[in-house]
Amino acid sequence: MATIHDVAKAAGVSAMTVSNVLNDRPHVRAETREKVLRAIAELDYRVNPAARRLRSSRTGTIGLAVPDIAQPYFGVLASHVVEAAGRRGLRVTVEQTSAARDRELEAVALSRRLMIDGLILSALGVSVDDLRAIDYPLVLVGEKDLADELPQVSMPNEEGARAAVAHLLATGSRRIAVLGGIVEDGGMASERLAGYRRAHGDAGLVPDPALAVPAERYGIEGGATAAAELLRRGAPFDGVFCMTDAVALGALHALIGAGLRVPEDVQLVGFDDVPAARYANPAISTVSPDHEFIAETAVVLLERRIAGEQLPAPRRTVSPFSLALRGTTRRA
Amino acid sequence: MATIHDVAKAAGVSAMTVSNVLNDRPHVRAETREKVLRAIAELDYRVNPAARRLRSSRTGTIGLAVPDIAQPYFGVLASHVVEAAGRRGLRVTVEQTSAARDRELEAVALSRRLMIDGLILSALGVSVDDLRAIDYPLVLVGEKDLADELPQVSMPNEEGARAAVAHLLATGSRRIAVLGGIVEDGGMASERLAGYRRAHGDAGLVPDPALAVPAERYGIEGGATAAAELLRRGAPFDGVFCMTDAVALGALHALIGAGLRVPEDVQLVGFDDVPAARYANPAISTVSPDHEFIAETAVVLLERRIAGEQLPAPRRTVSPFSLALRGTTRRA
DNA sequence: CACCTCTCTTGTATCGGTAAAAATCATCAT
DNA sequence: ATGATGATTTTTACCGATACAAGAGAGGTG
Repeated sequence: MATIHDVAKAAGVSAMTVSNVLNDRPHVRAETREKVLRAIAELDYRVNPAARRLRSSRTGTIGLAVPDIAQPYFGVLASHVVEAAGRRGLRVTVEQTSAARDRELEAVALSRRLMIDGLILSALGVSVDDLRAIDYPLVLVGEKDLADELPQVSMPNEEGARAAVAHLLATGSRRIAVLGGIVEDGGMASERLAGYRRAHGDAGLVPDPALAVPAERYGIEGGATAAAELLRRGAPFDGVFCMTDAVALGALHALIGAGLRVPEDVQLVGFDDVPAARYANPAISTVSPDHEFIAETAVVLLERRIAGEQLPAPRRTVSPFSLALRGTTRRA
Repeated sequence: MATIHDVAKAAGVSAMTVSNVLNDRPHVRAETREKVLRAIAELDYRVNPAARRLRSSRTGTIGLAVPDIAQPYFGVLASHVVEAAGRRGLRVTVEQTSAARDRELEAVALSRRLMIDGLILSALGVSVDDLRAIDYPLVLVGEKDLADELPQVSMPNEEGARAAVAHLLATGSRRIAVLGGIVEDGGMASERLAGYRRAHGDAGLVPDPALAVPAERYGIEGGATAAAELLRRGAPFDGVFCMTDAVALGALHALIGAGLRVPEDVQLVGFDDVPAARYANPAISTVSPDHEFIAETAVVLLERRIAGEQLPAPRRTVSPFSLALRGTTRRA
């Protein structure tokens, strides 16, 4: 495979000039550039990222660390990130963290040494303290609010949850369960829960704590389990707000399995708008954030940080959203 | 960040000896190894993959090229590949090809230059001819049968489809539609279709061609569209074999939306066993290949190829499978 | 015409590892 | 004691790119 020196020889210039052309540096005569480009095309030359990285940093690869790429939401996110990065000539390496703090930290630590220029981290386990010291291009997506310290693109957690629950209330539900939150310090769940509470507050209602059922994970299994637990408790309910669509999918399955009619007996809404939600039976109504916006914004922010730019406050960007009303809710 | 030379100095040996320790090469005295390891730990030294790659190839990163990681099956596959690779100290870079031949070829071509030691390719678009000349560690997964040329880990396409359709026949279906195949040269669809035909043949039946509805993609949308088309045709049917679970999810939605009862009026089976299938309503019966086996095998094969080993024939490894019988089929 | 400036181009050193060959050392047979 | 043998370690060079500093031309100026 051709090296920069082969190109230089073919074009009758020095390797450095080829490098200058490759990196769009000024002070290269148009005619020289032409010659070089022709030689590059002729030899089908590609830069060797290892060599470039060794000398200058910059590999053209970014990292994406998510809890589990098999989960629909992260698959969708990853897909958009890969595409957005691709449009900018970047490739993406995926890490899976299982939402565990140490694995998230490991991903961050490794990145510094890895062939990676920066990292997009879907942070669930780490805390602000863990990340404060990181001197490394890092952009957070979704989940926890750590935006005081680092640039972050997040979901419209509170606002979206509020809108969803408000819709349930507007269509007649009065006892609305909330499923799937591991409610803790400033996490996604607590923000969505805040939206749930605010919707109630706005309507002059106070939700029954017996209707809040946490779940280990935000996955389908967790949703099914949480719904089963809700049924077991025996507290009456006529609406369910699920922290994620995956939870909603599992919960819907469990509720229908228990003989409840959705949406006649129980309305249900999810959050995330993954493809499967649209094709559930009935189709799941959900908060639909703009996944492409999130991915695109995260990549752009990361690119700017890699370029050394200090991002101006406010550092938190919230995705726009819409309410996708489908078969698990009644018409207003 | 510490370099190999810092470690060498700290341990009082040469850089080369440190390198020998790092790479588990023979002829290093136990005592020396100790000293070096202590120095490594003390300085928290990590090899710089760029430098290693530049000199010797080997980056510790492999590529995974799939059509679209947002599709549940590929998300599951990617998740297992990332884990299997992680167990061996390898990282994974994901490419998306949209199942397009040129993007698949691009992924292969790039790999050679990328910071990647080898590539696992989920080939849909490329042909044997495209890949014949590739002199590069490459392992194929699923889909097309190209195993004459390259090592491949594939789904139990024909056998699984046969078993699934045989079950439909055994439980009373007589007019079984097949949804979602882009039937072409030796592709996955034609293998699964062969299984469908063989099940019919074994039962002394001949399937009605009017019941075969192709689909552009194997996604959820494609399944919904294909099912709609099937209904439009008006040919009676009492069973549906879907090429993938994604197709099954979409089809199930469309069929139920049209007022059919599943499984009473129509039985339905999918293929892949993605998580969402289990939690559909009713839960989708499906052919369940061993995803972990596929990922693990692909990574192991790739690792051996990277090590320079010539893999012995037979080069095609087929995943074991089971039939996951759930709510969309009747009891035998 | 000498001298300066500005643009364009090129040597040289270097990033952090590893391959290959050479050097050192301990052990042992002669 | 001498050379041979094999184990262990070091020296040297280089992978392919880029940073930096310095060189070469072209045009302008006094």
